[in-house]
Amino acid sequence: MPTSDNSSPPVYREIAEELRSAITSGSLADGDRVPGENELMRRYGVARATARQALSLLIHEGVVVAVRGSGVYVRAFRPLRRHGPRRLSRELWGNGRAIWQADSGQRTFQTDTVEVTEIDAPEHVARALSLAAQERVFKRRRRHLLDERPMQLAASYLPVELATGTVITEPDTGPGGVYARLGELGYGPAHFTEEIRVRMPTPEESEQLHLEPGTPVLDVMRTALTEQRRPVEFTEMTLDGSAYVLQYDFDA
Amino acid sequence: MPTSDNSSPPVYREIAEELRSAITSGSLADGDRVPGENELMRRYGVARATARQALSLLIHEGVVVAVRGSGVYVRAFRPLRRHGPRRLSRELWGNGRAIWQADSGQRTFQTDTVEVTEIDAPEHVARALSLAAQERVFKRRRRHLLDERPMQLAASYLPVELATGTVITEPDTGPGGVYARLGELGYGPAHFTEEIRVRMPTPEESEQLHLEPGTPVLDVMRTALTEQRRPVEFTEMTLDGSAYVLQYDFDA
DNA sequence: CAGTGGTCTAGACCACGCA
DNA sequence: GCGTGGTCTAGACCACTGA
Repeated sequence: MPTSDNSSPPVYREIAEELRSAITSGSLADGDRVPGENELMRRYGVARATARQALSLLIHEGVVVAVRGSGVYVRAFRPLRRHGPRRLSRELWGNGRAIWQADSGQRTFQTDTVEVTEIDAPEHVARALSLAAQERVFKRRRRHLLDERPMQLAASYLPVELATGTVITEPDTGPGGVYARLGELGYGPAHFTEEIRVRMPTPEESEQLHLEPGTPVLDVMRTALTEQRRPVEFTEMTLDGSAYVLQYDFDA
Repeated sequence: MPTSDNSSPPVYREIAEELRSAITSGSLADGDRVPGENELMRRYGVARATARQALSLLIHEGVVVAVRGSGVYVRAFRPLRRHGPRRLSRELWGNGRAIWQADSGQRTFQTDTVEVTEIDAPEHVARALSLAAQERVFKRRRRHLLDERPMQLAASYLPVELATGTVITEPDTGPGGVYARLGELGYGPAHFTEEIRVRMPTPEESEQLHLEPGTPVLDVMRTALTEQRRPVEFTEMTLDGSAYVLQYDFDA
């Protein structure tokens, strides 16, 4: 019985390993078809569940995608580049020093489901904006699409006393967006702090971002501060991890 | 037969959903035991494979961990904070504005498996350092531990002509590390650029970082440049995604 | 309509933990 | 030594793709 004798990996891991190295070695390229369940059953003489387990491993590692009724395919990574401090990055940019090649060319950006509400500040938002717990804030929620594909969910929060009665409470905030409007009100952001963490998505996020299994998301939390370091806006973004490379440039 | 009638989710997803909401609602707290396979079989009247599939989903989402011979438990998230431009961040720091609380207090950092070799520059390294392909570079490989726990794999690359004959080629580079030594040689880093992406780990990385299933990793690629914007060092780091929060501060 | 992946059942043996 | 999760088999029906 080939369960697993002493200290040798289980069968499904060995099958996965062979497929994985075929992919990393390049003998299977991006988009290529990978041997499916039936093929693996034949080739290795295993039950269907075992073949599926091997494929499941690769799917959860994000190296392949399964398409119902069609087959299993090698997955590509073609990210969009997101700059932190953009102004600084351009000068560094021309030298061809990028590690991951980002998609370029003309692409269409869209934003859908803009929604503005006034709510009690959640605890972490109150902390970020230096507000008392439960103080009222405006919340602006939206989803960003690139070439029709959703890649980012975002929600911004602003203290009510800054936003009330301004265009900030409207879905469309006009040229330059919220930051430009804050500037006109004398609260122009001068400093930013961003916190990044990684995790696997919730099922809701998977659905809204059309994520393949095995795709992590990035949480980016940005606080915008005035020259006097008063926090005026807080944004939490959830990014499709397979769609982004984040770039930050700074000085010693 | 409850396979899945029109447009209702499969059984294992519904089981997972119930467990997930018990966790997010707080009725199951960090470290609490989650109903295991046998319990789910009884409670929902499903086969073992179906109960396992539900748990597998949660495991791959990173919300629970399975411990062989013991049970399934709610997973905690206690990150370490990693600052990009540290100097700037300190002033922002005291205000209690952090979104995720980072572990503080005395913790022990260690580095093991330091390994220095001279190799042909891989393609992406050559690009980062503005070298011709295959030029020789020194590679410094290491693993960083926090409280005995591995959390980061790192490899740095330096052009041979900068490092040859210096302490940079030794395992221990002395106080201030490689950057201090580069400074003494007249190549002190003044600018940095970091590129970040997310992905699921390879099995080797899972093993070296002791990663639970459902834990993504962060790839951080940093290039250090002199005042004249000459690239002098390139570092690629792979971080345990469950162990880190990255922080970047910058000005408008 | 043949082939693919998705869900589900019923059963087996194993390695490990913990009391 | 019982209960836990880990691996594996054999077989069923389903939903979907694509020629």
